[in-house]
Amino acid sequence: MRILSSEVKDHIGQTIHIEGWLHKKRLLGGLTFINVRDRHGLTQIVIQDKEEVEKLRGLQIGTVLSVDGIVKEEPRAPGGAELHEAKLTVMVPVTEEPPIEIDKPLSHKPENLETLFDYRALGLRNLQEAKIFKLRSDLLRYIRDFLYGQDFVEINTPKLVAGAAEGGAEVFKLDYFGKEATLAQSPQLYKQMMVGVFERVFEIAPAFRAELSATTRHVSEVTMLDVEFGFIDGHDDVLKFLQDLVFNVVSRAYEEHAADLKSLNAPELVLKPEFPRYTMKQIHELYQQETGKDTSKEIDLTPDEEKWICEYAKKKDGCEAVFATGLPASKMKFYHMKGEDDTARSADLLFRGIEISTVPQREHRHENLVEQMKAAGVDPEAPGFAAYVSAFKHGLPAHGGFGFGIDRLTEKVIGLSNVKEAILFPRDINRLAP
RNA sequence: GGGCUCGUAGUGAAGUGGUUAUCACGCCUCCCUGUCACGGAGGAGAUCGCCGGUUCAAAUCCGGUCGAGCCCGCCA
Repeated sequence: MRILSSEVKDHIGQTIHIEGWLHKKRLLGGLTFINVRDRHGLTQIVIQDKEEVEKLRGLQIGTVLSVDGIVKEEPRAPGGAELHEAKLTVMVPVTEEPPIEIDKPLSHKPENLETLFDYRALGLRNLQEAKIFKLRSDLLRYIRDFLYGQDFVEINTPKLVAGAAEGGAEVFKLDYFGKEATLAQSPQLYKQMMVGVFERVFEIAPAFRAELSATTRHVSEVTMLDVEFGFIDGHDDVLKFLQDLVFNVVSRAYEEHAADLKSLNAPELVLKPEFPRYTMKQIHELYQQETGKDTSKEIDLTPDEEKWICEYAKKKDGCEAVFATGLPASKMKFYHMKGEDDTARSADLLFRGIEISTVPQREHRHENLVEQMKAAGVDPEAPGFAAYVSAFKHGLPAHGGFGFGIDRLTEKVIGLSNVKEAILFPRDINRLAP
């Protein structure tokens, strides 16, 4: 029976069988150490028999091995135990040397990211690199735990959609049996329709953005968490819900991944259960006071303001997540609800200098919605919208929700400097493979 | 789309006009019984992104081209 690296120490004195990849050889003459990697980590094996060592001659890191040996308690060994009197069996020999190293730190400097992504399949065998994606996996699990705990239903909506989009980002167009289709930039319309069925829904899925952006925070395929729920008592309910979700998920990540986050040089977490709120106008004014730069004519926050307000809230409020409220009505989509004073009932959630979510209340009143659609130049009767509008015609309660960037969340929780580092196989304006 | 910057062994870097292009990691050979980013000795590996120009001489200067990065805009 195969024993995993994490279980070796539970079998002291027993002969066990392990399987994995040759991760490292250290030949010290009469004594050889090898590390075998499996899904839980490394097992150290001590070999004294020259014939066993010879089996590895000419074989490179990545060779798939099975090893039978006796577990010895050994304080000098990592994890306190190692395998002795090992018999090696080569299951998949590898003679090609790896193009990048898997037991040394890999460069994450911006100019070297291309190498990192080109050799992703091998680079992630580096235990340090893999930690990023184990953490990402757990972030998704924590999010699901939280939402299932709040009685949500997980849904899947189409990513191939009719030409008409809900506005905002540029879309990818493609041929669909002779008709034009687009890749979904968001499940917005579908999740709202499902509020009329399940009240509370969420989806974790890719969204496609054809923006010609080349920055450290943009990619053309993003993984979005989309949440939507009904019977809310005002916009504040939605903000509080997102606040609870983020506080719960990020705090849990820092508890359960403390050692990994430290080894990845993640910053200390400065978070409170109540996130500070600032209006866009306040942020523009505070920023001008501090930097002298007048941004009051900007519709949105500038990238520098996003960084600045997070630093400001971290110092002043002891919280590095902050809501920017009072988004101008000119930035409003037709499905958002109007607020007071030329604003939308919408807010941005900023975390560690970047926008990770937009959190609006929706316009759920059928007549108001149709009016707003017409004002935005969207035909409520068009094939892409008729089903959507009918859900409202037949009764949708007050509701709200948010789109939430999983890639940016992972990036910022770890403190990476480029969103692509948090994506297995990133897609941007220059990259379509691997 | 606009601006700026960068392309040198498999990987990461040094080299700003002058003999054989330097270093680290990795790889190969040998030595080494407690390594864990092991150590030591030796070796192989580069038409310096590509094309053209200036010059007695170009990795180095100039022009073009291809590729990449960062910022802005757009966007989430």
